[in-house]
Amino acid sequence: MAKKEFEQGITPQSEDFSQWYIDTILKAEMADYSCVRGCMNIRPYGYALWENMRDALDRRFKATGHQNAYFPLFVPESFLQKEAEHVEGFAPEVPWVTHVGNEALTERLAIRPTSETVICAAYAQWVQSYRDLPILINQWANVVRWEKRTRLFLRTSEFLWQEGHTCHRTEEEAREETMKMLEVYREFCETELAMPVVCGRKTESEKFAGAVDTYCIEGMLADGNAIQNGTSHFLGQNFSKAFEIKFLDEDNVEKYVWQTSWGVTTRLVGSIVMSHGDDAGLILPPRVAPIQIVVVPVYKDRTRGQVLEEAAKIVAELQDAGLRVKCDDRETVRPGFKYNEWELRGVPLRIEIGPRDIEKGHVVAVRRVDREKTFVQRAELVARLREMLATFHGDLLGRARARIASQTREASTFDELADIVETHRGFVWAGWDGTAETEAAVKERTKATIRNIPFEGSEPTEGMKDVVSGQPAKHRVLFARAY
RNA sequence: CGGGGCGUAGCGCAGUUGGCUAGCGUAUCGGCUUUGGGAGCCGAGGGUCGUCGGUUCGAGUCCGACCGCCCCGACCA
Repeated sequence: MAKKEFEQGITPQSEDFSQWYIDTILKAEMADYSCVRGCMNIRPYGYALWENMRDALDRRFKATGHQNAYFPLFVPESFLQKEAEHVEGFAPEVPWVTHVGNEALTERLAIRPTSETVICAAYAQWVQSYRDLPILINQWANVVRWEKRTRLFLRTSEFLWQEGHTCHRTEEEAREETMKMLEVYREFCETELAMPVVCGRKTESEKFAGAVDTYCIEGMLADGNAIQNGTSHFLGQNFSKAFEIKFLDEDNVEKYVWQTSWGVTTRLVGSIVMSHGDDAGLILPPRVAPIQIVVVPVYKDRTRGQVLEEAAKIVAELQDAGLRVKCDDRETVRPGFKYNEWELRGVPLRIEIGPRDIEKGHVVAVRRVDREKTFVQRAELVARLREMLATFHGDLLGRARARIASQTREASTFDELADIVETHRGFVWAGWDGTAETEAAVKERTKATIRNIPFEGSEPTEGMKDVVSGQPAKHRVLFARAY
């Protein structure tokens, strides 16, 4: 256990980033460890953040023509085995239900690690004609993947996610869908979470078990490590052939559908924490923050009534304007304590209101990101705070972008790659001949993997060589250590 | 699952070569004074020392097994 800087405090990032992450999540009351091994309790504050993220995504799914549905938690063993690569990929982490009461089941049931198989079994029944296509469905659900080593939000045995599963008439349409949803994720991460990402294709060894192609959005955290923030898979006809999802096309020929699946998880919460937070705790992106503005009244006995009254008016005004605001009128703690607590919990803006402010007709607004104080006239309160929240979002995004820019380097030799990963972390561009041998060699020596083959910048430069083999590079790719 | 560390009040910790009634800080509760960056004083409550077993006149302390958590590896969103 790392030492705490002071009692009640959290470990500084520079001392131990992992411990900082754990301290922050526990103290901000986003989540804590469950009594159930490998699982966590998502506490109201953390869940409120997830709900806001979920709603923002759900709006985007609906806007792109998708509908929500729900499929069973249990997957009969025979379903799971229909797609060979798929079973093999998930087998080690699947828990099984074998008994009901004392009676053994005739067929054991997997607890879903993902729902491709159960959903495909349903789709096989639903699809007859090209007129039934496309099927554009999303599911919000929990899934279970038994992990050896867990970490709050980033890796727990059970987690929450969203999985989209679509069927299309043509390969082209399915490929378009795969890209469309990847773009939805990218835009969501930037617009709602202030997290810039690098879009690209996964290598053969990193792709989803059962997919033809896997694409991902890759983010970078404050410690320079990479994190996969979302994936979108082109499944081709792998599952439709295994599950007999066939339709009669316009030309009276029976064909297999083309499929996609795509998902993001509660891991994104961890990603937000490690992307924006600092030594004082969380910093939440305003668009999804459960509380965007906290109002702290400051008064003496004599002025208490007046100040509380004014604070209540401010809260009402901001609420009417659709802002998520909370008034911290607790009598048991003093203002300084409240400042620290709400900073720990990452609330983007704090309003301080005291007798002097009331006299002058303004409030004090303080930004979580740099503690900068501004006087805001009461008359322009709503407009100015809206503006400040927007600026705040922009600042977070800008900061994260600057980090990616400064933490992205280029290596032309294996030694250089290893050295950069060791001393700086971050993303490292390097030439790759397309072989799994190179990936394995790099991972062995540096613990870094190919995060993706980015859509932009992956054309090898003139005469570029693979960093390991020295063979001509097929792609210019991004290596990094990842969570 | 391998290597290391830790488990004592809600939280953070101390507890000497085994020895008296298990302590400190903080939080909690009551009272008074306070309130623009983690308030002060006075008083009170709170513990099967992770669990089970063993050694001993006597175990928080020694031994064994198990459980849990954290860190490092292998596997993964």
